[in-house]
Amino acid sequence: MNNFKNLRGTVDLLPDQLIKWQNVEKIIIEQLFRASVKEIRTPILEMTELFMRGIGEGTDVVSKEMYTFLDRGERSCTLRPEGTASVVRALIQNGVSSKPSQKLWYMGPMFRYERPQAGRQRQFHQLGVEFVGYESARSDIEIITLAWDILEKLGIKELNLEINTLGDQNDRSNFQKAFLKWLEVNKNSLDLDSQKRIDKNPLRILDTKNVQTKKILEDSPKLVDFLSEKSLERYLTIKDKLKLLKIPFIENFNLVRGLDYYTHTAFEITSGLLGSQATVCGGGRYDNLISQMGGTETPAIGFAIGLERLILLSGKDLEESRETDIYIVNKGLNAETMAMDLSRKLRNYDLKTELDLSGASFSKQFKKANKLKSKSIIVIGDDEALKNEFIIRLFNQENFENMEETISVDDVTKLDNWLDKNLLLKRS
RNA sequence: GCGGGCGUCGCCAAGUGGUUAAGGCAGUGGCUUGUGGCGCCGCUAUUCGGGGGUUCGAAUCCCCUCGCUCGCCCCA
Repeated sequence: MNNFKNLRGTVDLLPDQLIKWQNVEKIIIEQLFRASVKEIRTPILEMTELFMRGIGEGTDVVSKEMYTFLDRGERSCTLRPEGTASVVRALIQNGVSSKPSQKLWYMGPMFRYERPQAGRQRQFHQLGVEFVGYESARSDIEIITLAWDILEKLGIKELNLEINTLGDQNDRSNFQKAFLKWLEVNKNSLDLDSQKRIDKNPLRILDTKNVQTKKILEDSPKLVDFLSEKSLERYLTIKDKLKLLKIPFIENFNLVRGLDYYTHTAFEITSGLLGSQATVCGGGRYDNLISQMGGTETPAIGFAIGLERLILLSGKDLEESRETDIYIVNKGLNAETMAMDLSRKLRNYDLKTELDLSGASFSKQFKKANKLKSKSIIVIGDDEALKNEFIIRLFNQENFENMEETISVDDVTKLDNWLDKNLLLKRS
């Protein structure tokens, strides 16, 4: 077998699977539209520097997971590992300060070079939403509820919302000092991975999965205790409002998330049904990112939903495709021309039609129509073509002796009536 | 990058040293050239992910390699 194969960690989505994808995407996009969130599309490819600066060089994503290569002009390019940096770049480039606040969404492929496993691929898809220019605690709540409602609209159950606050830069550096002191003292009790992180990214030690380290961390300084009054108040408001809106959440002081740009609110939505990669949605506030990247000081908050994981969680009801309404059986030279003509006309209706192109025997074409569970068929042979008419027949599975009718090609009214009576009306 | 499990047809599989590699689904041709569910009869892997070795004999045993998969790390 030396046939070509797809690259590791990439997948082909075949027609049957795409039915579910399309249904899920449709529900999401409609929901975003109703919330007046507008779409933005940015290139999949960006200069490497954008992600190094935006996401942070110390992060795992940047230090070991990027698809980076030199183009023919020797420029270092990277396939985007996430969407926020690109959106921010696009906004700065197009003059964010001159525009009012905006609510944006994007959807598309992202790339991270990791070992694939359940719910993780090298090319995967994200839906992202970014509220740019919004500073109030209410925008945090709005973002969280938006994510929550999308998941609910898709009928996904058994979700856990976890929230935390990382404070502002000042809060965080105060905490970090205290935390580092504590880490020095307790260094030897930590697991090896965590020890390595002390220099590289101490905050991340907080969300270790190592059971022992977790236990020891219970006695470590807590970030909440280092929050300024303003930061704390903001955090309390968010918790209160979530309660009022009846969105269940758990506080997780160890939730720090892997990207450097977060401030204040950080949140994650997980599902126990996903295996070890449990996060469906992750997000948070990034008030400093835009200015860090050269824009004017602009607060912002956003989240990203992993579409593959979303698809795994979505119900079977979204997998069903619409049935064929009319299958057009045709054979013979004149008949074939007439069938093509008729099939084009039928596309002016809200119908799903299929024109048989096989030229096979009538018997075969009927079998095909039956296999497709077509609701009705049109039959055109040379006999009909000669008289400029066609036979249309209901074709459901239970009733075998279906009524059929002969209609002249020019008799639009009669066709309309038949479709109304037998197909169009039935659906509503 | 590191562990565990697994690779027999498009899919699901039986076979665990004896040479014609079961079976089912799907596909396809026919019974039935203009008429559909069911049924019946054909066809569909010179080969068991690939390479090497052991043996009279290998899908079956050994070595290497590739791939898939689950987990660690981290994330969506």
